Amino acid sequence: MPHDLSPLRAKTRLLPLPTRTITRKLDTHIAFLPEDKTILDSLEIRKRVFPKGCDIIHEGQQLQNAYILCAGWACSYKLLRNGTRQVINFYVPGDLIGVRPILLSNCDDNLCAITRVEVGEINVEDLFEAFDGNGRLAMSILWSTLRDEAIVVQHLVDVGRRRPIDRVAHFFLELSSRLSLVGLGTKTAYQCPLTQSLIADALGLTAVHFNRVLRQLRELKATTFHEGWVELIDSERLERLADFDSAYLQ
Amino acid sequence: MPHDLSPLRAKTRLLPLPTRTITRKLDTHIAFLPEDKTILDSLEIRKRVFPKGCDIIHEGQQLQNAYILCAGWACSYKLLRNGTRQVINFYVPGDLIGVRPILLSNCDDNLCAITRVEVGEINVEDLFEAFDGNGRLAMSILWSTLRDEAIVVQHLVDVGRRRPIDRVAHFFLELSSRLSLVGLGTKTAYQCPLTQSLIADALGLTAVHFNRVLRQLRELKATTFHEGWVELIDSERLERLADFDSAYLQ
DNA sequence: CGAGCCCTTGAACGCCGTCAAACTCAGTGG
DNA sequence: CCACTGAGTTTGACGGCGTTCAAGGGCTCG
Repeated sequence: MPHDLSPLRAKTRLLPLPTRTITRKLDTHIAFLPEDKTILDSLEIRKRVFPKGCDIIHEGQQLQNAYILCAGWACSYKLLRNGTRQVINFYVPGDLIGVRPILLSNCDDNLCAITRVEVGEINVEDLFEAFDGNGRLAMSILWSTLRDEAIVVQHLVDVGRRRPIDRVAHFFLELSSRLSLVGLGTKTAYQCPLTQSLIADALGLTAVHFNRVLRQLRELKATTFHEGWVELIDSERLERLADFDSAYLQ
Repeated sequence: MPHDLSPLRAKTRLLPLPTRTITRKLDTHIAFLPEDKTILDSLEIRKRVFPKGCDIIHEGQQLQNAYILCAGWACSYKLLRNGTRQVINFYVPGDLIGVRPILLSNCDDNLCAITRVEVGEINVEDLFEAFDGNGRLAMSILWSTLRDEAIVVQHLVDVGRRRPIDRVAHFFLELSSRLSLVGLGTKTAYQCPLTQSLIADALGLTAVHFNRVLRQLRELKATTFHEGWVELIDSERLERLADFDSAYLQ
């Protein structure tokens, strides 16, 4: 099946290159041919902005768009009837989000903009049409979702079998790696707009206890988290605590 | 790209229909055309048997095969340097396993046969070649991995934000649903060859405490787990405890 | 200036992990 | 046939860690 590259489509407003994050994201681990990139670059992607605190995807909503996160932070979470919340994952620029809710119609995830967020909105039918005749493209999306799954698996290991202090160490190291991969932050510090309560809900702790663990890490001179900045002071110690290996993030 | 249906390939030993579980699995949620099924049915699948306790995939091993589980139970897990183990997921007949370790080369999952296990071994290049010109097939695998991810996400919610008794209730209900979907077990009882220690390692509990929770559930006349059988006595109570909705399993 | 959110710290309770012991049962070998 | 072993289950005692409850401070907004 040939891909629709007709003038009509080509005329639709395409985003300028800096926001063509999707091609960069998917090109990471599958060896794309020039034609693959051409197909991706021809996808219509509309820029959208969500204000801080706004739900991008709301529980149970039927969806026909995926999003590529261009700027800002987001997170996916579930609300439980017992009044608690579990954060599934945080998303940083370059992440592809909303694929699961599209294919899994009964998915009760919420997706929330933590800061002001800029996304590229991708119509799902366009995306899947692009896959149809191109195995490498399909594989790249498969790869991307498997990587997301690997991250969730690590969170499960964190929450299930690591001491709180180790969890927190692991969490900050993971964020550091993910941000480095997209050129945000250095080896020793990065910006992090999350609240302690949000992180606690990701790590299966109470906000109070997370705060106490932070103090421990500060007193160990291992890491600090203050006013939206994370500083990794003693990375070696952190990695020992967390048993951290960034391989699963590539 | 035409699919290789040459006599040479057709002559290779194909499994008889009852073990052609792969077609049934992938046909579940994508509307397959007859030609899709033809392609799948023409895939060479070699039957393999693993004895109880045997590792199907070992940490860090480089893989070129995926497996469709035809009989028996398996589980994926991670070992931590602190000496603990986190079970990621259990697999029952009909489940497709090993896709993540194939694409994610640095995946340190282990996959273990809990009982004697019969699998169909699928060469990954054959599988991906089949995808290449057929979007529905590619999508079906994507769907399958997204469903797996949804299950892991539920486990994360379990471990992160549910009380132990609620976790256990949720766990038994999930297994019940998954087994029912493949015709194993009834609404009120099913066979379950897992040890208490294995389940505890999936739920982020100690074996001792899991055992105590089992007693609670027995005394509540909600469920029993004894000699390899799970009995759901008071499903309504269990569902209330667990806040269970089987939608994520389809 | 008050409201509300976030962070921080203290006090106290109780859940759940640790340690330990006893029991069942299957498998093995004398 | 029985002794021995090891894995799995069950139960008790105990203590510590993390939750809950509560109060106070800093900050941003309206």
